Amino acid sequence: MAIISIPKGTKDVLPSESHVWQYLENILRKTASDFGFSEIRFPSFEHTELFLRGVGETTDIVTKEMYTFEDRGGRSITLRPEGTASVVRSVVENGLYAQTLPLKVYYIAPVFRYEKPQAGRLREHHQFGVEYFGSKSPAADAEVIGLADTFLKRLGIKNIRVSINSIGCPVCRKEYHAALKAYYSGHMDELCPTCHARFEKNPLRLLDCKEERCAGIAKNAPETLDYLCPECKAHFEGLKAELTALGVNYKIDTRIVRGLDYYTKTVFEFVADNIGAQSTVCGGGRYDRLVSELGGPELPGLGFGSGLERLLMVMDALGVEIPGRRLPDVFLAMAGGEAEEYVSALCFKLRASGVYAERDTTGRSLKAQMKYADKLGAKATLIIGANELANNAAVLKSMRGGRETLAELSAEDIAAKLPGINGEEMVL
RNA sequence: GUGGGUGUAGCUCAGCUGGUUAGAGUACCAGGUUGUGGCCCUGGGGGUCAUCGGUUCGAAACCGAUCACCCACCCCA
Repeated sequence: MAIISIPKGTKDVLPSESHVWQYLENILRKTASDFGFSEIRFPSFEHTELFLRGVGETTDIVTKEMYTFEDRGGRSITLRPEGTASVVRSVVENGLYAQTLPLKVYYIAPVFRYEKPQAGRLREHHQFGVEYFGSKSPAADAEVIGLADTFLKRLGIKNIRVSINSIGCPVCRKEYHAALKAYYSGHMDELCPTCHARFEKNPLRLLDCKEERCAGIAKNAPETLDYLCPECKAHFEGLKAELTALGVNYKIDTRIVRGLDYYTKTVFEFVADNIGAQSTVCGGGRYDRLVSELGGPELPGLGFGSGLERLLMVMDALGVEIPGRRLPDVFLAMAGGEAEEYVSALCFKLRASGVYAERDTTGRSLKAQMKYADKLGAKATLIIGANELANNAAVLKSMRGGRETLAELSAEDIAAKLPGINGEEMVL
């Protein structure tokens, strides 16, 4: 029979590597919790309409990357391509805006986009995201950026700095767009083909082109920051002051534009320099109109998304040390068939009491059991045969230094003697 | 969607300009005496040489198509 392989752009997390994910997720959860964010969970699919309205009908995500299908009841369903729309939907639907504000939530969830895979880009990837609702203050922006800065440092990702920008509110953005178009219309014949498309579709993206000629033109293009209305300007100044107060190192990058329609005012990105072309490791911003656009009240919000796969790539490239997986505290080897059931029972008791005990169930010889114990990384072994059963005692042997001690054949005595023989505190 | 690269054991890869039973390292299993791991030694299992078609007396090697993976563009996390 031919094997059935994994769908394009998806990945298994194998048993030998899942502890790395757990390590990462624990740090993310702890950091979110330290900053006062509670977890929110929501379904993997939503009504397609949510993303059309939430993410924006003209965005790449909506126009060519969604996993959309009709369910058996004739409803148009979409696998979530990002988390924010779902969170906002839940906030509106459950009336969370009526509770004590601000509302601070986080999630760790898979998201789905029909992409062509490459380094750092998958069809299913996992995002850690936070959303902060109910504050217009730049102090909230700084809190969110500060949280991102903190979890990156805790993961051992130093030397990464947030880039911030403001794309203004609908009022000042309209003016800026006009200025941008006016500037670029004078350079149309010098632009690359994709930029011609951008000029019509999404002029902000013109600033982002990597073509040498386009980049040169972008250099002298008008900057969003010069077109901000007084309110947006004050917000941006406030954010800079807050970040400075927190000691968060930032730089201003006027070419940051995000691909989702809902952003207003603050946008930011943390970009890695060692994982290839897809290098944004965390990106987000403020979305003051999204809640009302999804049928809720006027409720300001902001947040970010961060790709776990990319975080792991950066950590790997940096050689960040990650604690290994748990190793057996003791391996119970048996000599001769008499001990079979006794070993089963003892192993079970040890496990039930919180000791990681292991044994062989495949009929290995004693020697092979010892090799197996070594392969598993067991910290100690106990060999049980007819003699041991008769004496109700067995030798407990360290697999590290080879030290030996006599232990009574009881889960209590073995558990009590393991820390000594292992030369370290047991992890229970 | 566009472009480039690669496809030989579970994993990492050798296989020179086409030549007969396709290799190494590693991993796995078993032995190196009778109840003991790590090192070393010996042996063993495991491959439709991505798939299909073509050239040839002969193809893992050459040609074509397809598929998969990787990388880049686009866009994003």
